[in-house]
Amino acid sequence: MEKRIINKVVEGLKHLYDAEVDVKQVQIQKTRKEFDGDLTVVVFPFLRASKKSPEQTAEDLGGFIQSNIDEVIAFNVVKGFLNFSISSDYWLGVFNQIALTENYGHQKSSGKTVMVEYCSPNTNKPLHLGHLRNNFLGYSVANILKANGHKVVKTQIINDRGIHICKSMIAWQKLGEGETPESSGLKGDHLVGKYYVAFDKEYKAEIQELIDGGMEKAEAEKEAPIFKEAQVMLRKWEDGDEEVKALWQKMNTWVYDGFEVSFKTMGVDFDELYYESDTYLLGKGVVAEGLAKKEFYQKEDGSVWADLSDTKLDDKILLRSDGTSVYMTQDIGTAIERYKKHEDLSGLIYTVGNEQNHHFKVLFTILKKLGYAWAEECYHLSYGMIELPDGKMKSREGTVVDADELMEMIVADAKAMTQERGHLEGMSETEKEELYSTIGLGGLKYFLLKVDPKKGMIFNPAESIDLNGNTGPFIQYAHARIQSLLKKAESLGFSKEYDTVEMNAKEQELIKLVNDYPSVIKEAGKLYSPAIVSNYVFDLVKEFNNFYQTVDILREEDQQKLAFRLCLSQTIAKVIKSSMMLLGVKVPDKM
RNA sequence: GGCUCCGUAGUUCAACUGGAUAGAAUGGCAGAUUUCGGCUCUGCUGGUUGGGGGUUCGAAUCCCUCCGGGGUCACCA
Repeated sequence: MEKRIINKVVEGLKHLYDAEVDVKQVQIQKTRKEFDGDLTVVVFPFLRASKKSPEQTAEDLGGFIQSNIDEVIAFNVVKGFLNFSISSDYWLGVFNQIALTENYGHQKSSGKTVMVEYCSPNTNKPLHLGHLRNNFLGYSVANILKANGHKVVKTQIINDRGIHICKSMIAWQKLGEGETPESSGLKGDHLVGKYYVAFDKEYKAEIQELIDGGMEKAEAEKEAPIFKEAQVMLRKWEDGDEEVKALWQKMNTWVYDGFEVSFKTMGVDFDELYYESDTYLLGKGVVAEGLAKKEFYQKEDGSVWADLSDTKLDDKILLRSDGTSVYMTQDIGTAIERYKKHEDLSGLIYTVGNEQNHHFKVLFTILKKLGYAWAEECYHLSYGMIELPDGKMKSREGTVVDADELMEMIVADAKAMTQERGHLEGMSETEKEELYSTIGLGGLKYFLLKVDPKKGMIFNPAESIDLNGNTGPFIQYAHARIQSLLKKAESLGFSKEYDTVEMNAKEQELIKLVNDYPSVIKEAGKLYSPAIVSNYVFDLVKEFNNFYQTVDILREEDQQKLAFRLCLSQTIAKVIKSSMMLLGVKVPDKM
């Protein structure tokens, strides 16, 4: 319908004023609620062509379009805004079509493959609140891209080597007394994290000791014995020392087992894993090639740099003077590797916090410099930091929120809340437990995803599982209630078949919203933003609650209307469920 | 210091990417309903969009400047 109106606007301008206007100049939008009508055209851009006042231009154009499109039954003009009303028959037709559509809103296959990287943890400590936002975001964006018809490869690169791992290792070796996940009952990643903390404690104590002995702080930080031991261990690892490698392997395995449990709770998964220990040498060859092609330059000390002055970025080091690589080198190599491995790849999404905005800008610039055209398709899905209501989350100050603990806590809260007022009769214990986690984790996910990824946000755990407001459980509740309604209708023997029906304003409003769903999916895909989906589904639910409250369904006497309302409710439930699936949030039938 | 992102009701977030009188939620106040399933629904309250200037039919949105806050700029990862 939008397209038809746009075309008629162009035609009308030609007919009325003999003016040539490009289709792109026609702005069409949904009519705001406070005005009459369904669709609105802004006429200001055409004033030059019409040489008339905005009101007159709109009147002319409105008349032309009403008489040329049957479904346009009325128009009105407010200032320079031309509002059209579309017949309710048209909307009913739209709805009937939607009700029949399988997988409504999902786009046809694009033939494209997109890779989404998210999570990418270090293996020296457990996951925290920031990782939750990262995982939920990456997973949801992957779903959204699938709904846009793309093939998606979910991946993560595991940071399994480096000085930070050695810190945990050395501390465990010195203080661990052979402690294992089995012997301690600790989850593997938490056990390793415990020794990372132990390292830090010991390290600080040693620094203090050296300072007390009269050493400068900066020097003490380098000279602390435990730190030196970690460095020695890293060198041994790089030299392939068997004992070190074995310890490294053992502790990493503990961590992976722990992560696996966390991922399962979060409801995320991956198609392809990369390990930094395999990839950290990648990219050196490419840098050498780039140097030969004079894309990069070498300093006298032998270090290799990329000159980025033409893009207003500082020069970036790619190889140290001793020939070893830096993070950037590895990222260059890994990106190229991924494109080699997946011939049909056309997009690489990096879900990484906004503290690395600069890094990715540089990475993409260098890839372009090296002549990889696909660098244009790479995207840094950057997200802001999460703060807690009572202050910032800083690992240094020990206010990090552990992901496992948080999820456990929120599910426990959901349990308490649901037991108090839930409809749990007839559910088995396992079904109940599943429901608690659906509500708790659903609330958590929804809360973290409803905010524009780019922005920082304040996370309020209590609010996230509130049954009121813009929350996951509020939406889940609406879905459960519709299911209950449909079930009741079925048991009463009501039909969902109707021929034709006269709609009221609320029903028409709902159809218009449902009709937006496909464009919401497209928009969310284009902007890589689950927030667009959550805002949409919240609006839909609010509108439905309004309808549910004010319009009789099962008590309606007109069988046609009753059937239509059931069908409408059912379709809305489907859209709610589908939207929430895009966010990675389950919706229960009972709660 | 250079670069960069941000600043919107008391609070948490929106605003179709330059469109109408800046909207929701929450909080507070007043009411409706007591069921198809409860915390559902309606109304009221609340704003100099950080300040100032500019661009134009039109600015929260674009440009400049100042104020305030984050991030980044390592032969770290």
